[in-house]
Amino acid sequence: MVILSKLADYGVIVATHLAAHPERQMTAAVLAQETSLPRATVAKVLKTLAHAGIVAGARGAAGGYRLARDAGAISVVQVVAAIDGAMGVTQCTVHDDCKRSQFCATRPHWHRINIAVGTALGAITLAEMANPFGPLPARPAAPTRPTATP
Amino acid sequence: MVILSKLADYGVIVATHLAAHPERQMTAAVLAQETSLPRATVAKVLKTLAHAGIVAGARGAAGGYRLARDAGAISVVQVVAAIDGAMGVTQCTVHDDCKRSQFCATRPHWHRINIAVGTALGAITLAEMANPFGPLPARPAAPTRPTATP
DNA sequence: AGATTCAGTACCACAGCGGTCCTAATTCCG
DNA sequence: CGGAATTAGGACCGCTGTGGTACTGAATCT
Repeated sequence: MVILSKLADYGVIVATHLAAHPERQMTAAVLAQETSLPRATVAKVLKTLAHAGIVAGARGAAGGYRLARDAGAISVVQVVAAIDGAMGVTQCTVHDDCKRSQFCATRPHWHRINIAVGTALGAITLAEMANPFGPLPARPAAPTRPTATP
Repeated sequence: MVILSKLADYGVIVATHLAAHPERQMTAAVLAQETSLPRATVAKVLKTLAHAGIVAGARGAAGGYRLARDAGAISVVQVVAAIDGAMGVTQCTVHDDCKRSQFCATRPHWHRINIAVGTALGAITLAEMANPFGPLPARPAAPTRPTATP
């Protein structure tokens, strides 16, 4: 069971890359290359994120994408929800069309778990995602530059 | 985005129902009726759970299913994992076949979230699921018996 | 022996994901 | 002013896997 869809995963990667370079306005092609992800799909994800107000797109010759808000003001769960839709552990926590909901003993417990998961995803922002320091112990400057291989 | 699949949801409901009546050995048909879930699908889920050692099935005329272990010794995450497979937030946390894993900045953060979700699901046992008291405030005996409508 | 029930497998319809491509709008630069 | 570059917004499509059903065989009790 994988919680995030591939598209949502891509979305977080791309958004994080944008957060890491706040002042660059990057085109979809450049963004795809620097993250070594399929180009067309990155474009699709960016359109979805733009629709949700996470990123802002500028058209024209020198156009590109940038974060619509400050990286510290965008939580991961917002990016994920923009692509995969509202999050919930079970079907009934998202759209309640279950006849069992009246007498379902498991429901209140799912609610608790739901909050726990939502909190875990909502607590971390793109700014924290962008730099790997903080959650990790001391890590000296990595000597191996990865030289993106698409 | 719904985290649990329908099958896994059914599995937890059925396992919880078994936990609520520890000494009854219930057939798949009875179990399906009392949970008001589709009969054939319940049978399928029970077989999967039996394969994983969560429930034990007894064949023959007076056969049926019961929990293989004590309800307090089975966590929800085990039931879910038996049906949906090992849990992980992203693809790379489950089966690591991503070329980006070497230089992926988001990876360590996913690991943290992964643990948080796993803890939330692993902390609660079937015994806790079976009785709705504990997480809820005082609730007097519910007067409305639901008279299962399949 | 016969009825009952689990075990295993095979099968199918359908939704939705992942991915591609094409055609407008929009903006910069020569 | 015209052309190049780039996003916006669709339509489109293959495919995997989920959800659900049905059938056959094995085990167990009466």
